Amino acid sequence: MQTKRATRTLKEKQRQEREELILQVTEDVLRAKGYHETSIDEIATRVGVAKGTIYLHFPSKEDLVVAIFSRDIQRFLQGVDEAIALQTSNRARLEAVLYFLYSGFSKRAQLLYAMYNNADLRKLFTEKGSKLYDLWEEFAVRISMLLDAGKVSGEFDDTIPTCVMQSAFLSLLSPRSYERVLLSGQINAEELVQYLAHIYFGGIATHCERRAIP
Amino acid sequence: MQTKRATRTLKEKQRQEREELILQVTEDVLRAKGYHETSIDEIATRVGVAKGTIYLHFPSKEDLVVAIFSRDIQRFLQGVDEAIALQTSNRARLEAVLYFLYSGFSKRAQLLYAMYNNADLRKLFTEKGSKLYDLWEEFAVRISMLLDAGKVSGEFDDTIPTCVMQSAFLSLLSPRSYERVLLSGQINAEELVQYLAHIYFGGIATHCERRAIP
Amino acid sequence: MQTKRATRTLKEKQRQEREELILQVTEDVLRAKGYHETSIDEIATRVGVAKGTIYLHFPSKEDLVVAIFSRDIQRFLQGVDEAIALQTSNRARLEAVLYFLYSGFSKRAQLLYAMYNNADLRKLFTEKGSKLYDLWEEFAVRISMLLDAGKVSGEFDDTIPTCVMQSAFLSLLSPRSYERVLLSGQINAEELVQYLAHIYFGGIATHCERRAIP
Amino acid sequence: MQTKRATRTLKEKQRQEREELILQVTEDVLRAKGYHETSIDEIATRVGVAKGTIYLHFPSKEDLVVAIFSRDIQRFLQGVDEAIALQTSNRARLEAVLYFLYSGFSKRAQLLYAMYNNADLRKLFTEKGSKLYDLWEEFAVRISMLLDAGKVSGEFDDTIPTCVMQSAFLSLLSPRSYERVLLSGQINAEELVQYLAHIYFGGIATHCERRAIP
DNA sequence: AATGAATGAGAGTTCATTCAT
DNA sequence: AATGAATGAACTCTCATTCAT
Repeated sequence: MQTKRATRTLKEKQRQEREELILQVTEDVLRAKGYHETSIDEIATRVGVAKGTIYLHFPSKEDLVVAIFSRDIQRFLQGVDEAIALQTSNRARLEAVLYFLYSGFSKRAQLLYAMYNNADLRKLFTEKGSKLYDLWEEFAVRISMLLDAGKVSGEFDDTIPTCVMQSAFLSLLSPRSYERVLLSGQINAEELVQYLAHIYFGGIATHCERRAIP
Repeated sequence: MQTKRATRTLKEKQRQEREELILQVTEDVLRAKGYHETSIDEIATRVGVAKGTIYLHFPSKEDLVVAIFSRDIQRFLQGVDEAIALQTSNRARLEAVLYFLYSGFSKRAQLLYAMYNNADLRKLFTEKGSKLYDLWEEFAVRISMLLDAGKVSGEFDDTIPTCVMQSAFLSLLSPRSYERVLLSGQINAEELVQYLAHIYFGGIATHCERRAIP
Repeated sequence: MQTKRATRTLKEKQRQEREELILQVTEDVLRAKGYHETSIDEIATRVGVAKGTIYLHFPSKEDLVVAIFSRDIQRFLQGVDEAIALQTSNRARLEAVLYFLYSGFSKRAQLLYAMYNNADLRKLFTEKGSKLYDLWEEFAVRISMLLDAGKVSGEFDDTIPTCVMQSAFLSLLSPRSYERVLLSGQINAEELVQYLAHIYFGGIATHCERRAIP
Repeated sequence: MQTKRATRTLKEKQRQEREELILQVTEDVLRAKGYHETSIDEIATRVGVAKGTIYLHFPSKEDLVVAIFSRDIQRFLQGVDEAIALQTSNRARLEAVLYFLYSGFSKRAQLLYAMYNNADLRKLFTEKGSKLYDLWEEFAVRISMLLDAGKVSGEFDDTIPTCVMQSAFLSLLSPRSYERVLLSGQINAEELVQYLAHIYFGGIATHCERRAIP
């Protein structure tokens, strides 16, 4: 009995490891090639399993992609929450979000943005009731709340509608635009974040002095 | 003779009208569905012609899409140039670019961004020597030059690298993020632009006072 | 009235000239590219008329090709008849046929053979009742008759079935095989014919002792 | 383990059988209809599989056809070599080649010739570096060598250029011309070969006085 | 009579998905 | 559970033919 349960647990573990590997590989290929240029065949080959095996884990290509984004957004949310928790001011919290995104998470965020902006896949994100829609919304609400809190505390300019501030903030996150900058090597992620924060907060802060850029 | 010439002119006109219609319809479908979900069959049906007719105007699906983007970027560049010419300060010029984009051009720009960010199609834009690459580059350079000029004139903060300022500006243009804001109806394009400019320039201006938001 | 008739005649003449030009051009393209790689579009362009005009002369691509072959075989037959008429012995007559083929007619014959051997087009030649079938048959019969006459006159070996001799003769005509030889430049058409006749008649002539056919 | 290996072997065997079937069917359809009139759809239907299955075995229609020809030429070469090895005189060797071709190989050779003479497909054979070009060349060289050897040994007339003799020999092989003869039923393959050899060698053998070539 | 834009059937090819092993 | 051969719908693109002008 115990052996059986142990076996089951072992198998379950192996199963999860494989699933994780599939997600990982798919993410890489997706980032490199985009959704339609990525074939199940290639994923299977790279993972080292047969095509059919992919379908034992995910009922369709679309589901596989949703699983990746879902996982990524969740991780992102968690990271964001942790980053926020360590800060006291709302500005610092938003800066922490920026920083979290660009340091280490940028690869995933880049994929996320690429797919989010890809009309082919927009339905995945915008169909109400879809898991991704809800998760994304949750993240957007977090930002809104920080902005509103900042307005109340006097940190942010309350003459600007929160929704605009939110959109501008989300725009700044879009890593595609900064790809070239980072790839050029003239600047690293940490510096980039500081500059972006500088630009963003210099604008929305009610007073003028800013943190010095080292 | 005159009849013949007139006929030729008429036919040519009809031809151009149809070509315009194809471009228009494709643009719409592309925006709604993305590149891979858009089939030549659907375009033809929507335009009201046979599949083969599309190929009388464009040698391939890719060429059709490039034609759309090429036209759009060119129009955009032209509009941007006109908008710039009317202004005297570099800040006003960049604001004019923003305004031009959001007032009436947003639909096309949205498509442009969606495709530009789509990994599947990146090659269209990033293959050196491609028409689109050059046009896009031209636009990016315009922005850089305005920023540099503004630094020289003392309008903009010269402690921030131009490339970052450029990327942040281009990010702000990304209309996808503002789609929701505009669609919500709480705010119109003109107001949106003013707020965005406010955010952007509040950050990069060397001094602190800003234009009041009405 | 007379003017009208004259006009009609002139037009008719122009029409025939154009038809001749279409045939000529098609023949060239056909030889260079083969049937399926030749498009009506290309023919029209080369002739310098619109696609539709081709169809005023020939009801279909197939009919156009049949017209070419039909004309060629008829000319060939005529040339063969003339060549035969000048000779007295049956051997000399067959040699004259060979010679006629290779000197000046080889281009057309080459096309003819290429098409005849092309399975895609075989139906054109082998459908009983088709014009081409009949014409081809007529030519084959001419050869047979010369061979039979030669057997009767003692010129040719009557232990070999005429049909085999006929096939072997037709094989020798196949210009495709000799293309390389002629193109190599080591040998010209006239010499080639003499060698081929040498080979062919050396074999079928009665004056030569050979292995007995069991 | 053994089961697994056995399974693999079984599957491999089935795979090869199917591939063989595809080749066989395609060969038949090709002979009957020619390259362009043969569609993958028809092949698939005749084989009794879906269209996609064909592409599991051959990456393109052209590759499929090349595979057929390649296989056929290789088998042909092998058969020719075996036939040659059993003979002592060069004449006997060439006769053996003829015989080998007409007894049982004629169907394939017929296809080969039909395709070889088809301008549409000439590129398959004549593109330098193509597998088919090399194989075909190998065969042609075999014949040349036998002819040259025969000249040296005194069997063949050395006043006739080898290249002409080679072309004439290859012409004789062209089974299209003899199709009618064989199909008429008056004569069988074996007899036909003997007659053809009779014709061919009667001409090139030295023991026979002939007209001098000027 | 001449045009050439329009047609649409049909081609080769791809790939997400299924299912017998 | 894992496989990968098989499927077939859907795709892009071609071109002989038609017909309004």
